[in-house]
Amino acid sequence: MKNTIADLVKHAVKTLVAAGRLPAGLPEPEISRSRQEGHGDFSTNFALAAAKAAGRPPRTVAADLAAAMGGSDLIDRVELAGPGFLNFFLKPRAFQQIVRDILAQGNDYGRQTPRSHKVLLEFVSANPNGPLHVGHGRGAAYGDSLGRLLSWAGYEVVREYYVNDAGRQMDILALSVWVRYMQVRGHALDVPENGYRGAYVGAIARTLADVAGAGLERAPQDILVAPPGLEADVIMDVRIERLKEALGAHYETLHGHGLKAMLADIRDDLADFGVHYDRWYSERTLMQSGAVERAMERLRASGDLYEDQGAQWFRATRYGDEKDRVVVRENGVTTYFASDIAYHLEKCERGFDTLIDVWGADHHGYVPRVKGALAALGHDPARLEVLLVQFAILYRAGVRAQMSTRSGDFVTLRELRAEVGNDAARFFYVLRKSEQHMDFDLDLAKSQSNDNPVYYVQYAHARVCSVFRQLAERGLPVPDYTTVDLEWLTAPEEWALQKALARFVDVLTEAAEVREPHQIAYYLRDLAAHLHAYYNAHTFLGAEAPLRAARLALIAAARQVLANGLAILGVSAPESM
RNA sequence: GCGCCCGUAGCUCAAUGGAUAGAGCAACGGCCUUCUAAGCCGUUGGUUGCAGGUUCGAUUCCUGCCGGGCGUGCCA
Repeated sequence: MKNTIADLVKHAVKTLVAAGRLPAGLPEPEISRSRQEGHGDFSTNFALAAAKAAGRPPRTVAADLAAAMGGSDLIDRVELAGPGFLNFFLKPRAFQQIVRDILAQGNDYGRQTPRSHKVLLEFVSANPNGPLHVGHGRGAAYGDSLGRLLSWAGYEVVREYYVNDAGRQMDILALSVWVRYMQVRGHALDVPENGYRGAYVGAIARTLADVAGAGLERAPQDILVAPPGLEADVIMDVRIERLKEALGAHYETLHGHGLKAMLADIRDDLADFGVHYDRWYSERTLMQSGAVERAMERLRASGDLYEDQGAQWFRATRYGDEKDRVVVRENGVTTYFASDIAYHLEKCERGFDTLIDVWGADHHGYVPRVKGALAALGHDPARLEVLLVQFAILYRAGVRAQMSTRSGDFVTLRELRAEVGNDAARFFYVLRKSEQHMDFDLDLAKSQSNDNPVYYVQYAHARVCSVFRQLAERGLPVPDYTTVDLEWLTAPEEWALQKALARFVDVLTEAAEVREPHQIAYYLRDLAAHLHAYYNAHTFLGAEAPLRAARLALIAAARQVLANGLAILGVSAPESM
């Protein structure tokens, strides 16, 4: 709808330029939705923006523009206001057409025509060394909603989860599982302080004991050594090395068991949350395929790699990073960053127009080096959009809760979902702008109270469903939406509801553009408010036939847009509550 | 120290550089003989952290302070 108005204004500007009333080369006119009733439905500040270039006062430019607008079957009238705004008042017919479109297109209303723009969306990608916690939940809800939103906006979206199944953190998990396994087998060992201590480690150990029997038992004193004078991290490395030596080929059994168990857990958790991926991309597979070496070779060839202190460094400072970064350690092992370079190179080569990474805000310092690597490899770093999701700070009983995977002291996403429900959790998460720090009040979220805005929106949907159930019970006919006369809709609440419906596509398009699914959530709340106000002010079934038909068409349209909007957020639209 | 994010009503948060900064919760007062009261209507609530600057116009952009979060690994 906004675009339609924009086209009319652009045409008028073109006419004025051709007539010599305005200079050429003016900025594109911008159309915005009026916030206030008295300012019409849309407005443009074009005259204010063009006044200087035109060398005339804004109001005279605006008057010219208004005169050049000509007639339209959408616009009722144009008013010149304030310092030079042009306000457009639309005809009822414009909104009635929206209602008809919604009812005709149903579940697809709002879906934009495909635009042949391929997006690779990577999100969550949490290390598989523990269950997802509520912090990951925010990334999951945001990333998934963004994916759905982009699809609705016409983008071709591929969703990916990058699995960090190589590296030290996974070795630490393996060691932690092994210790618990030994406990299961009757050995009295303590879990190392800097190992993973959560209860899930014990669960993995028990299933490991079931399949491996005594096969992985080794003398603890050979492995859990504690050489004096070494830092905890170094001791951990020594122990991992000892464990690998002691287990030999069986280490893979241990490592693989932990990995498989965690991945399955994460995958199920996300699936239950309504989050699905097209591909789970394994870092180990990437390394084994030689892609990492190939990427390093290309950097070496372009002179972006150098050796220092026995390690290989990527010359990140050449591309705006604050320091150079190690890609191959002194011991010859590539770093996580090296894998990530290869992964992002591979993403580029798969032919996506845009790469979107959703990261936790703690990784923000990582952005320049990845973009730098892409630049070094001859790809435009602007193709990579890194969207940072700020931490959710948890409060339990008014006290800030700790979030540590290591200690196992955290609230899992699964726990949250069980207590709050998927719908409330998703809506709650996505109600905040991603880069906004978020206070997550667990007691409030878990309280199942009416404070949670998701019920407000869902209730609006359920209410309309209820009206249609009553309609059937009273033996009244469902109106034919193709012939219904919407001119009967004249009440202020009806007018307001139609206008709210007309905003949907504009909101969707804009939200996708700026990667902000929260705009959908706020829109839905606003739409629901109009529906509730309407519901309370008028009866639908009690009205005379033609008016009843028109009203039913309107609320049916509202129900449809509520359902479609909720679908974008991955939230259900219940028929009764 | 340096870098990134944030600072808006008592609380949690919105607001493509636009006109009188908005919701929810909390507080207060009304509305169920009628399609679901998980709802509606109304009232109260603000120096947009502070100080400058750019602009016809700044919550929004720039600079400097203040406060909070995160980062600043040959961890991932």
